[in-house]
Amino acid sequence: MTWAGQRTSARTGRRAGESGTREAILSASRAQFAEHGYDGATIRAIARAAGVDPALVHHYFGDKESLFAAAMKLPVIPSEVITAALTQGDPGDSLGTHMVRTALSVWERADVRDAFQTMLRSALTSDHAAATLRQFITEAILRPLAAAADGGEAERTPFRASLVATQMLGLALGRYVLRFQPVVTASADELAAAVGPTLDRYLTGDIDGPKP
Amino acid sequence: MTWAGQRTSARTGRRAGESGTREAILSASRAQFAEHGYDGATIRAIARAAGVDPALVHHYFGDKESLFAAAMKLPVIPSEVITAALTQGDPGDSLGTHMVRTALSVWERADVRDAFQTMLRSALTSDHAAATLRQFITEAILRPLAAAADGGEAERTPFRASLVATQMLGLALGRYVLRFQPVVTASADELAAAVGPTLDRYLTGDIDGPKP
DNA sequence: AGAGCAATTCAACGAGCGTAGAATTCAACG
DNA sequence: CGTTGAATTCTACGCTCGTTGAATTGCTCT
Repeated sequence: MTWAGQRTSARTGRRAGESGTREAILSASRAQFAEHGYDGATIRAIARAAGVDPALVHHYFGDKESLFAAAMKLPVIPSEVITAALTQGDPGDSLGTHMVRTALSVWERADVRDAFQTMLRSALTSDHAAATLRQFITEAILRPLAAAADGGEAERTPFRASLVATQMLGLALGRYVLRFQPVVTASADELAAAVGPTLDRYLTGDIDGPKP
Repeated sequence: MTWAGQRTSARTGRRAGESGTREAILSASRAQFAEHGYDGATIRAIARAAGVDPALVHHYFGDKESLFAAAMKLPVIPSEVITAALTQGDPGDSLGTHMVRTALSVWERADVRDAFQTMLRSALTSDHAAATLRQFITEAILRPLAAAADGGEAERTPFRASLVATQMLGLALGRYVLRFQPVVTASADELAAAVGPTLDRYLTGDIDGPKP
């Protein structure tokens, strides 16, 4: 009885070869967090997607919050990317047009899109995640943006930068999350031509109406 | 034993007078759905906020989905409001400026803001709610908008209308959900002056870039 | 006064969740 | 070959959730 046929059902215990399980869990958690938000994503579903026992998730990363932090660690595009996108403009493109083009190409990267959707979805459900996203927008986007928006009066630059943020957020929301037409199928060139001048005006144009 | 002192602890059973419990549950559910989205809001929390047993929620409305439908029934602002807002423009205001002003004043209404946040929060978490919101945007917003956007070529009007939608969504998202400064504290006049011309250009202006 | 119905709560079910600890298998190193 | 430690699964606890059925109380009508 004690020895009997283990050959077929040897399930528990260590596997042969390099398994890369840790990265599988990380990748699965990114997808799940992006799809369902922090609360909606379950450790059990993540483990199921990674083909792994839920307890293993616990073994590698501590609790759910630590896993979330680990999953968001890489894809957090640092502000240097944004700053670089602002500084090196292609000739013929205005600053706003170039920003739209750069943002669209960055958003097409799967990991970035996942991270973005995760942040948005989580932010709209939990207050903690909302604060995180707000801080990220403020520090990583609004600040370098404000540096580029020198419309003369320095005290209006936060307002100018936040206007840009609203347009970019709405664009990302419509194209990647809500997915309504024809924003989804429009080409990057179309969107850049349409939205770019808006950003230009927000950054350096007249935003005070007809009567000064 | 059987009769003993009920006087102090008479808790179960019908209450005296008109209780208005049904509406209390509805109101509480609207607030909870707005705050936490469909999945995040729990029937138990709704009942707790209404000062009521969870089973009573079930007694009035069937299951959770029916309660959600009932809660969203009233606050769905019909498209006639949007159409009216588009037709009657104050003199001196452009169409886009007037749209921003109207939208902001409508969004200030508590029930509308709750419904809007509920839709957004739920849409970003569950696919079903996302489809609902997408349809609502398409039918109730993009369609009357497309009627107002006659920029000459009729085939571009969907694109024009959806550009308007991205800007308005982003504005609402920043001001009411993510709440980042200074969009939150800006006055309606400031926002109308800043964003209105964007909508004007999206609706009737040149959106094809410098090289035709 | 009594019957019937509406409002309300209590107690409990089954499921899914996050988490914890023990048990098992394999690789690596002595 | 024996020991040690990492990888993996199993089992289980306690919690919250949506939902259900029975019990209790009060209003209303005859």
